Amino acid sequence: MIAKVIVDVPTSQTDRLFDYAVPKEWENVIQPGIRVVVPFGPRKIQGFVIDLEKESTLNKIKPIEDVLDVVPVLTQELLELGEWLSEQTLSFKLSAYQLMIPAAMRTKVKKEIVLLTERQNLPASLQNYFEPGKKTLWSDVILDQKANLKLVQELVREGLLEVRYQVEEKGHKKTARYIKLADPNVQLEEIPTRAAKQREIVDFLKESIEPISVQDLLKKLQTTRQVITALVKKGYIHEFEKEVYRDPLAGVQFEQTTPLPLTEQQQQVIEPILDSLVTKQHDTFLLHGVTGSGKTEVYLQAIDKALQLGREAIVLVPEISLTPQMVQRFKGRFGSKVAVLHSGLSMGEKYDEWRKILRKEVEVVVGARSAIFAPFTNVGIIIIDEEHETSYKQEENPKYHARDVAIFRGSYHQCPVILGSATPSLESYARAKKQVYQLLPLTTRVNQRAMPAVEVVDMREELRNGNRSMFSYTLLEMLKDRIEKGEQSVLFLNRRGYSTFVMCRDCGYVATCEHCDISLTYHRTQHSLKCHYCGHEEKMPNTCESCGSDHIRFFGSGTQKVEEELTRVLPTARVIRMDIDTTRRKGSHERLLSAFGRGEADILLGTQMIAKGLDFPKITLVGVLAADSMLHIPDFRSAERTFQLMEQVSGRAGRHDLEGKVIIQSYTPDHYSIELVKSHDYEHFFKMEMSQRKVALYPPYVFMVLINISHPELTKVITVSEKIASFLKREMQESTTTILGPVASPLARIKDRYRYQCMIKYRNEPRLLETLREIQQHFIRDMNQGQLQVSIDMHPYMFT
DNA sequence: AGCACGCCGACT
DNA sequence: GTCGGCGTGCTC
Repeated sequence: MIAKVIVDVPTSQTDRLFDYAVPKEWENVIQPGIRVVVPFGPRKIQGFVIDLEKESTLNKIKPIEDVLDVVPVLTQELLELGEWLSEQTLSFKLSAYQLMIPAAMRTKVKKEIVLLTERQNLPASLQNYFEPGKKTLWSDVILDQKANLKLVQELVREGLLEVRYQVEEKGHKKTARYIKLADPNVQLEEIPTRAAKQREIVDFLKESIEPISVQDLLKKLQTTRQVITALVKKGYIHEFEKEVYRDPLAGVQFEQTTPLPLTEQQQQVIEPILDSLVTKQHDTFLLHGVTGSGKTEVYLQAIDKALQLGREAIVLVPEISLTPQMVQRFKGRFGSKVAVLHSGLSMGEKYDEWRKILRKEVEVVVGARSAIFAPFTNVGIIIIDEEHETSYKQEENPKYHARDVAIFRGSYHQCPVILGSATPSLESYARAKKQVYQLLPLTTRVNQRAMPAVEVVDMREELRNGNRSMFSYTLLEMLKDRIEKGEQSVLFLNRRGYSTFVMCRDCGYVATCEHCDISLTYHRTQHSLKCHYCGHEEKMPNTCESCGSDHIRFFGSGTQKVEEELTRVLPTARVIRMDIDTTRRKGSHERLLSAFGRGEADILLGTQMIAKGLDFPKITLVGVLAADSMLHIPDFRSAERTFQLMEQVSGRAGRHDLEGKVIIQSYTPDHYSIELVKSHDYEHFFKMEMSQRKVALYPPYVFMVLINISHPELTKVITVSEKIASFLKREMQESTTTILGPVASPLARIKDRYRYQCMIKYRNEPRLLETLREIQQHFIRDMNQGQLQVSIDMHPYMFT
């Protein structure tokens, strides 16, 4: 029996199956999806068993050395999915499989030197590195003193030393000491009356069914370790190690909720979903529901049905909206059947949540993008909430989109996939219109409240009227009004595309990074200038580097600056600021939000992170300070993003009894992406935007591929880019496919590397993946030893 | 990725 | 003559 193995070496040369002999004793143990340790060249590494076969075509086959899992960590489905994913994203199979297991299970290989003789037999210079009973790390010996390498090599040859490779997982299972009665029928009378505490413990253990950890017992019975030790010594109880889960939500109480009665509309949209659940049909639904229309309740009841049918559910939520409020709703309905996976958890916590899924201890997983790979085997429903969110696309290799993976899995399990959004992506909505997805509209809010009134303020007009501050008269008046009434306001500053750069007022010189073609950002806390791309940091200059003038000013407005301005114009206002700076510490996000929820501030000022999930009854005003900052980013989706964001932010106001109002400040108030927020008219926006996309030939009218080429030398980048572009032009169908470029990337240099890009727009190109593989293959050499990077992004979202 | 093999320059 | 630089190619 031989095993086909993908080894843990992420290079294109090793991106294929390797054959290993399965030792006789392990023939029933080793199955596809299990991780093993295999010899690879002179070392040992981890590998995934993909397949088993009777025999190999090769004659020199090494045996599998060790087995890392008892149960396969990748199901047959996930093995197939990984194969498909690596094909679709042009990445290594290994990288696809590594996506599917928690980081804690990835292994590192330790290289150690073992002493096979007495220390005295070694040359004096090496003796100090070896201590009896201790392991010696290769790196300790060699990195210390370069000359050691030769010495060690010789000693290995002579048989005095040996080099060993130790494959270790990064994470560990957490264990705790547990105790149980040695004999469950033990008589209490056997224990002397004077040993009151011992009796108490035995009595307690007799009553309890589950074993209890030593820690918990000590706390519960208010006693000490000695008592237990005594009982163990006498043989009444046994002590043992038991694996425990790290519970990120320990101590949090979840209020049990029951299904709410559905509105007529909700009833209408849930029926087709339940239908395809029951008949085991793979349908993709686009649930288009305005904010507050009760999408989540539809999800919950659909999941409930799936669980009743004995099947599992995967729910994806964008990282930033994976707030305690959201988790609460799922935990509240399904209790301990839910596993939660997001980046806020420690590596160990993620590991534990993941193993709950593998062991079938949960039936629902709620998580960010990578939760789509949850190792369930009987998936009944997959839900992607806020499906338009760009965070569902991974920007690193493998550059996959969770939506595509969801549909793969939905088709595998013949189950429904629900994409939910108030502002669907153009791609999804277009597919729904073409009946590829089934459109399910929810047009009214559950509580029958109207959507908040939106007023767009023309900031050019304000300027003409002599208002040079960042707050319009209207917004300022409204803010004052809310403070007087004791109601709350949210101020939203979209900083993407904007930053606080530094410019000389005399000569116009802008401080830029010396390694990247981008302006430096001023950081007030350290009074320094930082580059957002490479992390380069320099002191804030006092005079202009170019002309020596001391008229240096900060431009752009960060939240800090808005906050200062706010306290100047509204001195009585209590403001909570939420941005990367104030939420860096773990848990501070929740702390600030709950403080605001308790009414400890009048105004919540923040960036993107407050656009989602915020739901407090006293918020009656939402202000957007610079609506068009996103609109001018050179990206064909900028209008779509602007509309989505404005709608999202508007949804924060007046969700409960009090009526809400939204003020949007803009320098381009007539642009349809801003104008149409007033009427909350998605359909209209869709039509407008689609006609733009049609003219300029952008998705959903075409598919796109972005090829990014970078190298420290500009000439090299240009020659490679041109080669790629002309190759593509030769290979692709001229009539329906367009090759754009090569052109310099919007960010033409990052970390001293010049960047060029080529773009492919196509409708139907059967040979596309094959051709792209050829390009990858062709430049392998330059990529391995040279500094060349060629990255290919199918269906890109980021064009920098 | 690592590591060995192998072919050219500067040294005890 | 050798030591060691890193280009090339292989790992079941």
